[in-house]
Amino acid sequence: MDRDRPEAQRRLDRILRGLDAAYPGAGCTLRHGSALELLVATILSAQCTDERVNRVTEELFRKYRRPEDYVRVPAEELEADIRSTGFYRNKARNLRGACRTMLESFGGAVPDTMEQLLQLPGVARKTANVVLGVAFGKAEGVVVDTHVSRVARRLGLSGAPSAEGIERDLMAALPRERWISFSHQVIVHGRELCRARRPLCGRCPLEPDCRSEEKTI
DNA sequence: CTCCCGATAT
DNA sequence: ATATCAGGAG
Repeated sequence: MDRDRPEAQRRLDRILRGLDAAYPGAGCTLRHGSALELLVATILSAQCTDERVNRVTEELFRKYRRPEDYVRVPAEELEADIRSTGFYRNKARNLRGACRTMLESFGGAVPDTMEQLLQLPGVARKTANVVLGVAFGKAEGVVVDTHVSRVARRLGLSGAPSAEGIERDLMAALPRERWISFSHQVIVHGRELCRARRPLCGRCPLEPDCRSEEKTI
């Protein structure tokens, strides 16, 4: 029983090699030109495709350039500007609250530490990990979204029920320098092949190392 | 645990 | 009709 530890380690190594081979250079697909834009896009991306977020932010970022712009307009106006991303009341309130906190506590800048990012309303570990990893090049954790949760479970990399538990398992299993790239690769993989509904296991390069009970042809 | 919520695919 | 989409707060 501690003879299958090396086997699990080799299985993980093959998964990481497979991800590198299949998704070299996978990165953030949320369009952004600054840390503020990335933070906004990531908050908007909750239960919404990144494709739609990018469509909305194309106009949004022309109108809202600084934290002041989100606070200045009436709440209803920002809600209308992001409506098609869903959850638009919560998202508008969070965007305005996050911008207000940045103005009041962080000099109007997007903070670059986990502790400060978590003080922003609408920001928990998933969003903070995206901003830290992509905008600031800091790997404080593993981004665990709906895709990473599903793929990690199917691959047998974590059986934890919560995103926090999955993140702990992945942080323990993966070398730190892989934390960021792993998330981006798995998100693309989950979107294109290891889909929620009808996974394309027949085309999956990781299939030999997958422990999923819900495989399809 | 529930609620928030529009858009799209099946 | 129903499931799902780069979640987070109460």
